[in-house]
Amino acid sequence: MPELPEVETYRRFIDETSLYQTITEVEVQDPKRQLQVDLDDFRKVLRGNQFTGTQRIGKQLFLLTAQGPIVTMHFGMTGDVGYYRDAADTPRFARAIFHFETGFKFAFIDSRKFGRLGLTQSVDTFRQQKKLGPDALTLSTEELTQGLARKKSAIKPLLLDQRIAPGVGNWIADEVLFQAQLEPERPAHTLQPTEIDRLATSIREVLEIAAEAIYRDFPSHYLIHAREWDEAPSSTITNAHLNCPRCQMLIQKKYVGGRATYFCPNCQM
DNA sequence: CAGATTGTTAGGAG
DNA sequence: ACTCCTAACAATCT
Repeated sequence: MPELPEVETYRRFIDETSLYQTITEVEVQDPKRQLQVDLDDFRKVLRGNQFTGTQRIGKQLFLLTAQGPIVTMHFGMTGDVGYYRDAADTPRFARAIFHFETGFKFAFIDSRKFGRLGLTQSVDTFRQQKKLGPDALTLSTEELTQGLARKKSAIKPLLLDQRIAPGVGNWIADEVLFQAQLEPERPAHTLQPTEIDRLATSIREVLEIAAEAIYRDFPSHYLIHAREWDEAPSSTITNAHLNCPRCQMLIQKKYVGGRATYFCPNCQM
């Protein structure tokens, strides 16, 4: 489930643990699937090299190295990071392991193997190739207006489009639309300037709060509390509902753009 | 245990 | 050539 706030947490974790140690070896469990360059090339670039810093655009992470090439890292749906010394502490589902000469290891953990590792020469080149938009955390109303221009499809799938607002994922998109009081299926081209402004503000606010909050500590007016029942250990009912924190109406669930979408039919228009 | 889940993208339709 | 939409991908958890 890593969305922008978690990837930012991973970035800081790497900054705090894994910089300026010489890499001695790299293991990749399933390079054919998860490594976008040849494994031998990847090793050649990294052995004897060091990580020197990190950058993030949306959910995409970049690990800068002393010798120039940059490791790209995307966490897919289940990616995580780990740092340890003893082989016995190797995290379950460690899919790539970077060994340092200090004896410590950095692990790219990813149970479902949707994450990707690769190399690029520059963050800017990569950004252009992937057509990544301006990071959602600092997305301005003007940038969002530009991104949505002439788009006829439903607003929610557009929020998930990394060319428009990289960093917004499925539950954050629902939260953003709830806070902005916009219906997930509203065609983008019907949004008024004031609504786009509201939307841009909500994107920044939700991401800022998500960056700090532990999941269960989100403000009580947040929709996330209405989707947590789904994952609540005690719940066995699949179509239970919680009430809208704003108007108390039952929160609805439907599929928009093929993704589970929670919304309040009364508050969001 | 069948079904839901998650982000991204290939490919098809229009 | 472009936009839009669906489904596939892996693996786990419920």
